[in-house]
Amino acid sequence: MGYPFGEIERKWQRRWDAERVFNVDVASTPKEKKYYSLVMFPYPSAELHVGHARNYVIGDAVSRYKRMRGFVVLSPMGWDAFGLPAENAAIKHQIHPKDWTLRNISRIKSQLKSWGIGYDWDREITTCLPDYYKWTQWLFLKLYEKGLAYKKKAAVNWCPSCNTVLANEQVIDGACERCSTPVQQRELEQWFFKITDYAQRLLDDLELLEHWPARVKLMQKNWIGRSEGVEIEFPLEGSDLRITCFTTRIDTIFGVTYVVVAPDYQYIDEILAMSPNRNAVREFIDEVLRERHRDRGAVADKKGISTGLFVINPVNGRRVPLWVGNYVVTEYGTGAVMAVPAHDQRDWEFARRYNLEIIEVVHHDEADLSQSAWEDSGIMVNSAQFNGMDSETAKERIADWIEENGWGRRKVNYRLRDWLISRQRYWGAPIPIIYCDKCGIVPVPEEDLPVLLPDVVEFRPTGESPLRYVEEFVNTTCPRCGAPARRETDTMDTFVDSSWYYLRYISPHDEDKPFDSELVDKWLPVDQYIGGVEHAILHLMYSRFITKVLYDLGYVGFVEPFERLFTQGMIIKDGAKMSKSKGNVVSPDALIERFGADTMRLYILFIGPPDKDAEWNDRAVEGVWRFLNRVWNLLQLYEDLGEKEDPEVGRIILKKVHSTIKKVTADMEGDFHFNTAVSSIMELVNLIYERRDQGIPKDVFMTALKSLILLLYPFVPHTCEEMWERIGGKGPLVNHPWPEYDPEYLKEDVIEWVVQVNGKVRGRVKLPAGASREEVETSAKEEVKRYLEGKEVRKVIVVPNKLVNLVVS
RNA sequence: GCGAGAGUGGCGGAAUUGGCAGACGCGCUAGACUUAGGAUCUAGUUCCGUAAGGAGUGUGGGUUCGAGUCCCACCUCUCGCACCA
Repeated sequence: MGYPFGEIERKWQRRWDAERVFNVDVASTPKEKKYYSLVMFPYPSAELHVGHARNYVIGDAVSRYKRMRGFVVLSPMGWDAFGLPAENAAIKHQIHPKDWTLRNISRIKSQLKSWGIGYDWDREITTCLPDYYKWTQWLFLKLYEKGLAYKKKAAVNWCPSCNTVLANEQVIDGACERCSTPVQQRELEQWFFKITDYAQRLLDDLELLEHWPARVKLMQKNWIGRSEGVEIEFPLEGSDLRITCFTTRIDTIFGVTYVVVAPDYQYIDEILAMSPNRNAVREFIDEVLRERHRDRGAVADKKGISTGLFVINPVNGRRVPLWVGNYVVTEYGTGAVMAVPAHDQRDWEFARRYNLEIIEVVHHDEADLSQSAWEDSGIMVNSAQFNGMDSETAKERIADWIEENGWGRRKVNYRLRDWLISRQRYWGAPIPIIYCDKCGIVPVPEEDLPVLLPDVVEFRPTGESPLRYVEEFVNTTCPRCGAPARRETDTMDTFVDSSWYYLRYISPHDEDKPFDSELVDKWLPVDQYIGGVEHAILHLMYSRFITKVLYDLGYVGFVEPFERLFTQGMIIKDGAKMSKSKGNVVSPDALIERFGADTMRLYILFIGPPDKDAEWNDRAVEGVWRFLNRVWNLLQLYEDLGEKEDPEVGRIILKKVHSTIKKVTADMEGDFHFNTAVSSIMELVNLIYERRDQGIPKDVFMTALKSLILLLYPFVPHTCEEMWERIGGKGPLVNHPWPEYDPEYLKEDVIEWVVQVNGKVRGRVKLPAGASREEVETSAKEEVKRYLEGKEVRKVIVVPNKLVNLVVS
């Protein structure tokens, strides 16, 4: 039943393909006409569900709309094809990751085509193929040359049961996501990208991103975590060692009553060696480290132990005890904290527990140090020459004074860590590095790229890269001295692959270079990037970083890759995110079978504000299906129009047509309010049905129908193409201009005024447009006179062409 | 704990940014057409009330002729970060 969507959709998908409607000649496009519309490319695991579909449907609606606005729209698609799931599937199903991945790609590609998403498939890229990862390796070499890729020992998550390294995302509450064994930390030599060198620019340039959601920018800002403070050195009594502490509250320096270091502090061994109660301290440290592994980040009670040693506060020579505490972390600052219990809640709690002194140095009348620390500003006390000063001023003066005396220095700290890109895994781009006994670390020369990922490999999870066991891969010769050498066997994090793919789309088949700088400068930044908010931090931060590096190296002429960012919400089913394991996945293919791709597309756009999560409702899909049938049946309705033509009805319809064009255009240009755009189109269709027997003039009906088809086109392209053709138009409609509204039709000649008495609606009056204030007042009073009896009208408020409010007493 | 966002019918959600609360859709009710209806069409559908009318946008206060919208306090939920010194 219903309109013949199956035939129609196949027909037009073939036409679009055959006529190469979505293929773009990037070289000949003038810069001012280009529009780069990009959706985050998928990781090809199994099939796409309707939650994924939302991304592509929104992207397609935007692309088609921009086309109709006269832009040359580049909308490419590719595959983020390296990564763990392929490897896990390989281990589980005895299938090569490459075969598994390529099979999924072909499946997903046919899904996307069946939904009528228009891509320039000539530009398809696949990150796991050598013609792509060759250039990911090139990127690594460029970072290495620039000193932005380096190697150091770092802790990794290790599952002793699976015998493998885990990514942070695979660690759930301190345990392995697969077998729930508590995760351990292991020290391994790892490659890093020095993203911290770019911390300040990544922070500053957030200001350039006017068209990014504020939320995403804020998440990035917090992730970068800049804080300004002072580093100050506390000499350890009886030693040359100085304990350096970072603080943002140097104004409280006179209130320091102890110094506390992390259990894995860099000089912990030296401290232990000197400590009179070293056995107890060592025991404490072991215990805390064990707990940390077990609870991984869980907030425990603050506890600590005194080392029995003392450090000297340089500003007043005061001797304060040195403690080890579980609430200090090595990863931030220096791993040592100057504790001021009076003005830091954590130190306060710790001091109370261990009876350490609490000295007030910033006074405020509301402070009650017997209850909690006072962390706000105030007036300096107990602080020598700074007494009486406002603490904010004192912060600067004390910092100056400390710098003058050489006790410390101002310092900016970031929370952002360097990007660990090594993976002890098979299914990734090999890191193009060779180790030579004589020459040390030698980068693979550019002309030797790609370093091919060997095909036949044992995927034994050992915690070491499987590549380590492939002798023909490992054994090579040093490119510098020709002596026998070994290859790096780690592969790169897949986020490296996806940090530059948007550049590759511009010249995807170039064998000589990763991308064409001239064309890339014409086509980028991406005009509209669309994807899930789950990438708000990592992918988007890495892409911004890589773009800035390439800018510094002179390869691109812009510092930010994505001009506008839109993050769409998730689609929820039965209150939960769709996933195979929960069994709540809605397959688009089954829907298409019953209702066609256009119904699925329209429902996804109608489901709610696209940036918000939305609950899937099978029944509501049927509502959209009914609507599309009503639209389709307008063709027949037109044929069945009688002879009667009422110009007044025509006027009403035309007014609605133009107000609908205005509304839909505003929704498309604004924050993509597809849901309200669709409902306004529904209103237009409803109006035509309501008035169908009242003498809609034929020409008006046809005008309405044409506008309707054009407005719906970005959402339901197949149906619209077919209807357009059936009323004698010529497709494909992407090339047809978007309709414009004529304000002339929106003018009212009769205005309905709302009449309020004391703010409550009591009636309404219709008056010709341009009625004078007196006329409006008089009619309004007449309309609601029964509410005015015995009362005095004290004030009359008139909102032009809208409302009259009579204030009575 | 900190930061951000959100609370509107039975449900998803609208509301030109201070001016008719509940558009549009789902669901529901009644009816029409039908051998049939989980198809289609028509009418209705915030709540209380037979009605006139009254109440109503998480709670309490405030500003205003007028508040879903602005201000203050609080409650709940979602997301992000989390002993960041």
